Amino acid sequence: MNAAFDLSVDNVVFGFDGEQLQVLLIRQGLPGVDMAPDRFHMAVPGDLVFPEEGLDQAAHRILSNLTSLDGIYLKQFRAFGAPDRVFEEKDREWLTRIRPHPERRVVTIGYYSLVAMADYTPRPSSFASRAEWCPLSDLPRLAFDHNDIVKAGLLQLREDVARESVIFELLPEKFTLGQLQRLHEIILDKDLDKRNFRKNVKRMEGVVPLDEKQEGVLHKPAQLYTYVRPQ
Amino acid sequence: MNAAFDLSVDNVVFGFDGEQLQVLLIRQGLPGVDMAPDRFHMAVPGDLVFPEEGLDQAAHRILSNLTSLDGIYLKQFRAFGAPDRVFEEKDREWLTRIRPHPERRVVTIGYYSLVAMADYTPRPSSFASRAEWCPLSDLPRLAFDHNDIVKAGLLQLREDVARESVIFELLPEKFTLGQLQRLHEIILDKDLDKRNFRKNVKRMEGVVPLDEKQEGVLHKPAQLYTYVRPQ
DNA sequence: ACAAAAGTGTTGGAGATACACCCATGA
DNA sequence: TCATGGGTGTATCTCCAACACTTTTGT
Repeated sequence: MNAAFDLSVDNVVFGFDGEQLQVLLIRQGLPGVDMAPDRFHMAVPGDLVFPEEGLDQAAHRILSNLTSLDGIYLKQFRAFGAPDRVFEEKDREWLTRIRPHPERRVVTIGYYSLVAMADYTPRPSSFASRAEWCPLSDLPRLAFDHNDIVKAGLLQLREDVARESVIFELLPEKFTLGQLQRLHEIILDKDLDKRNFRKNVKRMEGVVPLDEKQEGVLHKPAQLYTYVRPQ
Repeated sequence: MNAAFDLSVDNVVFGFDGEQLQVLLIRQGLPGVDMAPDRFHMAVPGDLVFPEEGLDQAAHRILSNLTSLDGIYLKQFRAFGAPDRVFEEKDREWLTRIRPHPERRVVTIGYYSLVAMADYTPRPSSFASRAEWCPLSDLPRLAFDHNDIVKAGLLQLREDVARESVIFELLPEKFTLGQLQRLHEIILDKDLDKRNFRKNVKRMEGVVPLDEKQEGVLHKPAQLYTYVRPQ
C-alpha cells in the first residue's frame, strides 16, 4: 500500500524533411561505456521528472538536455501507466545502471512536439550517446512501450491538425504551398486535391505570401509563404 | 534527485438530469469523525493508484469504491502535475490524516465519465462520507486543483461529443429527441435548431424509435428512442 | 526539347442554416 | 381553453469533391 512511483516524461518529436515524417530517437547508452550492439535500445527522448518541477517544465528541460532542442511546441497527450511497461530484460538492465531506484514502477507522461527539421539540428548529450531522426515508416523496435507512445502521439497529432494550426511548427519559416500540402497528406495519410487544397489555404488565417520565390530547383520555382500566428 | 511520487486518479463524473449537467462530488471526511464544516472540502472522487495496478483499472476501482458506480464509460484526458497542486492548508491537513506519506508530491491522472443520472444512484463509502450531484453551473470551491480538473474535463467532453457517440452515456435508456437536443445544447453551450437537429439524428446510426411514448407529461407526449451501439 | 512541379476555375451535389405553424396532452 | 413542448418541410447558401491544362525554370 506504500506506493511510490517514479514519474517520467517522454517526448515524441516529429520532424518533417519535405518528404516524410520523422521521429527523433536517442540511443540509450551509458556515458563513457561502449555497449554491445544488442544491449541497447533506441528510445524516444524522456527522463525522470524532478521533485519540484511541473510536467510541462520537465518535458522542456529533458528535451533540451537530450537533444538541445529549445523553445519548441510541446503538447501533453496522454499518460502511460501499465504496470508492465518495462518488460524487456535489456531495458531492465539499463535502468539498473542508470536509475537510483531501478525497481520502482514508472509512469510516464507522453508529450508530442513538432520541429521543422531544416531549422533545428539536434545535438545529443547526457545519457543519450546519439540523437537521430528516424522515418516514421521505418521505426525499429523501441525501448519500453515507446512504440505505443509514438503511435498514440501520431493519432493525437492527426486529430489536432484539423482544429489547431499546430502544423506550421513542422515547416521551416519560409515554405511553399506544395510542402504544406505534402505535409497534410502525410499526417492524414491520404491524398488531397491540389486546387481544393489551395482554396482552403486562401480561406485560412495567417498564411501570408512573401515577395520571394524558391531558388535552385529544377522546375518552376514556387511562391514562398510564411505563417504568422493570428492576433 | 531521489524522486518519489504518489500517483492518483481523479474522476470527473458528469450526469444529466434532463435540465443541466451535474458533477459528482464527494465530501472528504474521515471515517467516524465529525469535522468542523470549514475543515473539509468537496472533491471529485479520486484516490491513490495501487502499486500493481493499471491506470484505467485504478480509475474504475476508485470510482466504484467511492460511489458504487460500476462499468461506466471512463476516459483518460490529462495528467495534472503542478508541484503546488496541494496548496490549501486544510487540504494538507486532510492528507496528513489519511495518507501514509502526506508530504509526498502527488501527480494525478484525470478521467472523465458519463452517467445517466436516472439509471444510477451513487452510494458513498470508504473515506467519502457523502457523494452527491452538484450542478456544473454552481460548483463550490473544490479541494486541491479540482476546479481546474473539472474545467479541463468539460472541455474534453465538448470535443469528444462531435466525434464519438459518448453522449448517449448521459441519457437514460429511453429518451426523447428533446432531451437529446437539450443535452447537446448544454454541452456545446449553444442553441440548436430543432428541425435541423432532428434531421441530423435521422442520419445518425444507432438511434432507434421505440413503440412507446412519454407518459405523465403536461404536453404532447414525445416519441421515445433508445441507443444501440452500432455493430 | 524535355522533365518536373507550380499554378489556376468551374460545376454538381451534399450538408448546413434559417425560418413558422399545427398537434396532442394534462390541468 | 390554455399552456407546454412535440413534431414537421422548404429555400438558400456554403462547403466539398471531381476534374485538365498551361507556365516556368534547370538541364
